Order: sequence, then structure tokens, then C-alpha cells
Amino acid sequence: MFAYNYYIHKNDCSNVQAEGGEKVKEKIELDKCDCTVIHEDVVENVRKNMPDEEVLYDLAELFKVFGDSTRVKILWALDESEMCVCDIASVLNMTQSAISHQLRVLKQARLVKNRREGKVVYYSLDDNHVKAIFDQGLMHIKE
Amino acid sequence: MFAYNYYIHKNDCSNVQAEGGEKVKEKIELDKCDCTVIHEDVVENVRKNMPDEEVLYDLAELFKVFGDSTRVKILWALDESEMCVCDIASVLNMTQSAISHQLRVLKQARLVKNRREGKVVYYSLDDNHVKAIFDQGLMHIKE
DNA sequence: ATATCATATGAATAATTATTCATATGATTG
DNA sequence: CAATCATATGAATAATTATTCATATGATAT
Repeated sequence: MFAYNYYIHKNDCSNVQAEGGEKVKEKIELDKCDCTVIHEDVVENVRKNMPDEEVLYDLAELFKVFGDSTRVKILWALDESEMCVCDIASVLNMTQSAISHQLRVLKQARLVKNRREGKVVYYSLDDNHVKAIFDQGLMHIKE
Repeated sequence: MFAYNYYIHKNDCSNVQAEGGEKVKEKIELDKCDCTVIHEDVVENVRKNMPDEEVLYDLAELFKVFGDSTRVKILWALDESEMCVCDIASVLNMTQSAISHQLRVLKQARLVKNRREGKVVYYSLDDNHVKAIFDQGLMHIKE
């Protein structure tokens, strides 16, 4: 077994110094990191257990949708009751246009769905995790 | 009892038309909504059950922190193991500076904490809801 | 004290985005 | 058909923010 890996940094990085100082296993290129002391075993292990880049990106994208108070309010309101665009605008005291734009974002994230009834378009939640996500968030806020 | 309220719109809004057409209870000023047909009962009820503006704002602020893939990666990594700044930079293949800036955001949100050991600062999760929030998000992604 | 190194941070830049305004669309009504 | 109305949307604007670069801080070691 080898105690550590040997990292080559493209920038102004120096090489990793291992505590032990045993044999070097392989060379891994890092182009961004600019520091010297690394706990290679930890880094290696954490890297190994990280989900796919794509999953974490999608996760961040989802939370980005939750990261706007207008959208949070819309979702909260829709959790209470199905509503038309004008209703929502009225509840939030905002323009119909602003609400409509945000509803589009929410729909693209598949968090809300809509149905048409004549001129009126009714929106409702399209996901049963919304409240659960809110609850988890609230638990943190009320630390 | 009264069937609906009478809404006054500051902009180009017309007045609410109720289905029934009974007596008007009170006047409520709306300065943003620019539409006509409103389901006043629904609006009234949803408004009543909405949490404080501040709570929903804080909730959005929290999710905003989760709404960046770099921060999601950091949190995920720290959920695996306590790490120093350089370790994290290495795992994510990003500069120390970028990581440090984001760690500050995460600390301000009270999602991570740190301890100093000589020159090295070790970061770890400061909240046990992080994984739960991630899991809820993942459940939505894998619809 | 000086050098080195891990981390923090201020300023600048680039990218993203929420809202507004004007207008389009699509449905209903007279 | 024309008029009205609920909703959608493109363009512009303003605000926010992630990253980079340069540098500061604070600790250790020589």
C-alpha cells in the first residue's frame, strides 16, 4: 500500500507533502488548487464518494428555484389552494407579469402545473415534496 | 356575512367582480395587481394563512445558499468528512480563494463551522438538516 | 526577525436574474 | 366581426453574485 499520492499543480502550486513520506503511487493533475498541504487520504476518499457532477448541479438548480422569496410565496400559496394567476398576484400584491414570469420558472422546474378554464389559467403544485422541503428549511431557520 | 370585498387598484386596475354581487364589506388597497377577475374568498383565505413575510424571506435566503453547485458540493463533501480549506479546494478542483469565499457564505448561513489547528482551519457541517434537505431535493429530481 | 504557508478578504469583472414595460396571444362576449 | 380580458412573453434595466486577482492576516519554523 502507498501512503499518499503525488499531486502536480499547473499554477503556482507546490507538491503535496505527506506526513509519512513513503512511496508515491501516481500523479494526478490539479489545475486550480493553489495550496500545499493536503490530506490526500481524506481528499481521495471524499472524491470517491461524491455523486456525479450532474446530480449536484441539478440539485443546486432546484434549490435556486426555491431561493427567491416571490417563488417561495407562490409555492406556499399554491400549497394552500389552487389559484389563477390573478389570484396569486393579488395575494402577493405584485403585478400579473411578474407572477407570470415566475410561474414559468416554477413550471420548468416541474414544481407547478396548470389547467385552463376559459380565459383563466389555474395553477397548482405538481410535487408533493415541496412542503417537506419547506419544513426542513424551517427547522434550520428556527435553529 | 358578505360575499366579497371591494378592491381598489392604484394602477390601471379595474374593480373586482364577484359572482354573486352582494354587499361590499371593506376596501383594500392593491398597488400592484393589474387584473380584474379575482376569487376573493380564495385570496382572502390564502392571505390569512400565509406565514410572516419575514419567515418566507428567510426561507428563500436559506435556499439561495443551497442554490449554487459549488456550495452544494462543499456541503456534500463536508457531510462526508471534516476538511481543511485546501482539501476542499482540491476535491472540487477550484482555487482556495473561491472556496474560502463560499465557506464564508456557508458560515454566515450557519451551515458550517470551523476550528483552527495551527495554520490549518478545519470546516465541518454545523447542521444536521443538510442531508435531509438534500434528500428531499433528490427525491424531486428523480421524479 | 524573516520566511513560509494556510486562509481570508477587498476590489473588479462577468454572468445571472427579478421586475417592469409594452405588447402579443388566445379565449369569451356582445 | 370588434371589444374585452386573463395570461404570456420579449426586451430593457437594475440588482445580485461567483470567481479571479492581488494582497492581507495570522500562525509556524528557521
